[in-house]
Amino acid sequence: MDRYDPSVIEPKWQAYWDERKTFKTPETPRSEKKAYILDMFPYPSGSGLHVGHPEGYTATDIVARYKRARGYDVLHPMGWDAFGLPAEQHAIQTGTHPRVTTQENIATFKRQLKMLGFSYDWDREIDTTDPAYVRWTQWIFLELFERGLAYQSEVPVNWCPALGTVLANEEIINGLSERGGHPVVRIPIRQWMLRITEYADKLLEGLDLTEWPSSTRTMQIEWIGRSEGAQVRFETVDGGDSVEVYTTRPDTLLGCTFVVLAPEHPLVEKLTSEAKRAEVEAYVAAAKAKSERDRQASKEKTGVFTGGYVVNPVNGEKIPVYIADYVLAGYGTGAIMAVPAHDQRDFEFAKAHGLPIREVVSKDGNPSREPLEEAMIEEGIAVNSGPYNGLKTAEFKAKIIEDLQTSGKGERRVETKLRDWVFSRQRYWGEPIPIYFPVETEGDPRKGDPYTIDYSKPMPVPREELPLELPELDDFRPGEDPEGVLARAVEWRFFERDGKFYARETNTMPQWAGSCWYYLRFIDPHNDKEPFSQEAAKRWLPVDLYVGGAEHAVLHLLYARFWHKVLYDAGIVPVPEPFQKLVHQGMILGEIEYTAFRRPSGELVSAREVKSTADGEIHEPSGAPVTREKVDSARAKKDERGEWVLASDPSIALEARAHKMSKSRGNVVNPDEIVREFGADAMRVYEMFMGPLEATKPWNTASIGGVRRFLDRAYQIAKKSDASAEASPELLQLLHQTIRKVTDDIEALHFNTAISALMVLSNELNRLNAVPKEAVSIFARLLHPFAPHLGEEIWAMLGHGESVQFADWPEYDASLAERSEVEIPVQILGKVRGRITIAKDADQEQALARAKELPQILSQLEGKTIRKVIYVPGRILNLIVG
RNA sequence: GCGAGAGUGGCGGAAUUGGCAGACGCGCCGGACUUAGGAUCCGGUGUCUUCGGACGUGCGGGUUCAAGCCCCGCCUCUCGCACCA
Repeated sequence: MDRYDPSVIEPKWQAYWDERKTFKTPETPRSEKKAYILDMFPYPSGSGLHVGHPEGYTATDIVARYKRARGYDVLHPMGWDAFGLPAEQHAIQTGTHPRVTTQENIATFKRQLKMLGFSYDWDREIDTTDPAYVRWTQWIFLELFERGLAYQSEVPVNWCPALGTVLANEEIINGLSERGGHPVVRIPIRQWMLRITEYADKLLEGLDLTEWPSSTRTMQIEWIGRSEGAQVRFETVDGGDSVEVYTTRPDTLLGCTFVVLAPEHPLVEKLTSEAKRAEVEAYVAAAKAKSERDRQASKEKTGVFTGGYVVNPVNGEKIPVYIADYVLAGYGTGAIMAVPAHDQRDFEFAKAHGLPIREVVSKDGNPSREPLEEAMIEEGIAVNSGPYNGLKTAEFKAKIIEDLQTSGKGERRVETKLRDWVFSRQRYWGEPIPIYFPVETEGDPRKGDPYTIDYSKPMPVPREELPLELPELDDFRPGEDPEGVLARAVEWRFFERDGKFYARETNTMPQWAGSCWYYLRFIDPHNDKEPFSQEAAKRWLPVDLYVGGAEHAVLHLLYARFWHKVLYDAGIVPVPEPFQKLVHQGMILGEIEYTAFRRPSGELVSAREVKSTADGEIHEPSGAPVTREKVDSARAKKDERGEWVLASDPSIALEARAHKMSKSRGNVVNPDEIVREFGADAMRVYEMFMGPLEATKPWNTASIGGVRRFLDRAYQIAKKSDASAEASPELLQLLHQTIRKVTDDIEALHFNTAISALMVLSNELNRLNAVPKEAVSIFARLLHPFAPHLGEEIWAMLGHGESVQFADWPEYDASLAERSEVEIPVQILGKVRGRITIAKDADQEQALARAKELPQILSQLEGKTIRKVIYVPGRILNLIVG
């Protein structure tokens, strides 16, 4: 072959790898060193791979190939997170079974991944919808159930009867479903819950054991939202009931001037006086009608007085009770003690409703002279607090909790924002929850006879009966029954045993379930005795490198850690944390776009004058709406202020930015087309060359040409390989510097600079008419993790019979990589005036002597004296003159 | 509003962490080879310049012999959170 032709060599090597099983995970340990390198497995959507997928996959593939070359036992698997709504929606619309759609989509994804030459061990492929996998997902659910971590609860959900489904808050607009505009009601539905809150502390502490991005750690910490405080009882004035409040500032108890209940609080009705009843009921009804979102949208402190009073447990003071929707029913106890002097929200409410503000903490221990203008939320020293005066906040907290506990009026309490996990879906395409219930019936419920299911007695499906498979259905539409789609499969749902009828759970698991433990199945994917063996777990866990999108920073990563910790406590996994090092690849945006704005009158307006409002974008001075218009980059230029403007009319500023890829914007890049035009290696190298892995970066198809030219050159270099040619000292040095740079950069996941080092080397090698074979050999081995097909091809051209994957990673010789002589700049007063070439470890005198040989330095020194010499060997010589 | 990250040529980005700003690539300009070029190869390319040099890493200050990097104060963008008591 004369020219580099990826369309020929890429399929050739892919077939070679497949046949030889080049990337098969070693069954028995061959090495002391192991590396479990994992991608977040994809949901195989109908639209196939987009260019964002291969970014992370290429990064892990480079590391996997590099680690194998370094003698590690590498586990690098891939699979499919294949349950999920889109396939079910498709089934509802077309009648095609979700399994069929899913299998087709998987085939497409797999073809595309193979096309890119990733070194997965395909023998370990996982499909979460495979009954052999579902079996163990259900098995783990039973593990949770038996540990009391899975329970049923009536949870208020957004139920849309017309769609027959539960909607997320985001899917509701003004009380109507986003799709279709159907009414949505909040009704309690029986749901399976997982007690993740019980693991809140362990989930927090475990973060310290991992090497994760600090942003992700912070997000998890905030999501869990742990706070320490006290639960305090305020008895009603008649003593019949008490309002429990949660506070993180029990030290401000004496500054409490009112108590506020959430509108949904169970005591609202009891506390409301007759005189206030109508007003309160109206407020409660209005609050209920608003969606969660709308309620949180307004920060205005609305609320009404109930007419009821409670008693301050410390000083016996009578305190009015309000209801307000700034108090959330779902957090703490759904009731607060309001301390307007030291809580901004309470302060605003007090101001709005004319309630007293009593200062009980101050910076210096003296009450303020002026009324507070805003809440003083910081800690300080107690004032106006009787016997507690003078205590520092922390001391006060400890003391008062002790006192409350003694008097039986309160106790210490830890609260989290994290809620228990609603684990059931009223859907078809998910894992059936392996639980059944007793049924009361006179006849046979399968024949339509009346029945009652006793949901209070859940029973686990025996493990030997797993997997509990989904029934075959023709109609996947959600029905009116909130028990879910499966409730219609009566033959599946009901069964008779020992003369009694039982009903299976008809809820299915959420999509998260399969992804909660897939990394555990990969270590032993064909085991039919247990989810995975203990030996495999000891050998491979934890995952050493986990790469995936930041959109999973909280939910997937928190849920998977939760399951992992349960299994750890059960003694089933040997390490406390599943993912040792985590990296999020950045998003790849579409190509940069220049946009002009046009008024309806036809004239263009400057982007500076365009503001986006709720009703769209408008031209601010005139208030007229504007439309966007794409401008070719050739018609745009940058003006003196550094602003992008229309070349033909610089008064018209343009918007210049890259947008997220989306179908509607029409800027989606298809990997198939890129591979067809430039080759898989070029696509891989380009994606790694774009910039740092973690950065968000715009796509630019033109730039792939540069990468392709680099690969072309690499091929030409290989053709010039000459066993009799010898490397010059300069080349030898460059070779060893490149080995060092590429090795260090791969370890640090700095692929963009590793590639640039390879380009520098290739530029040098390409200058030669005969390239020393040893240089080509090193080059091929350094290149192959990035461009594996070409790496193999060049390796074969050098006469090797085995895959380059089995070749040793080149080692660099530090003494060869270092220069003995370096060129350093000579500065006068911090400005570069010349350069000298000098021994790396030359002393100051030598350096100064050499500098004085330079005419441009001498002329600068004329008539001046050197006051100070700063010399950093190998770096700089700076002369301070005066 | 709060939190995190970022801002460097026309563009993507480098810069051993305080030591030559702009590696590498795209684009652009010029040249070679060509019937041809959206192919290939070679050279140039931060801005201004009186060709000595001056200026230059979002803006304004500061520390230092020396600042893209450290400190103080702002601006802009991206992401996350958003009444959590």
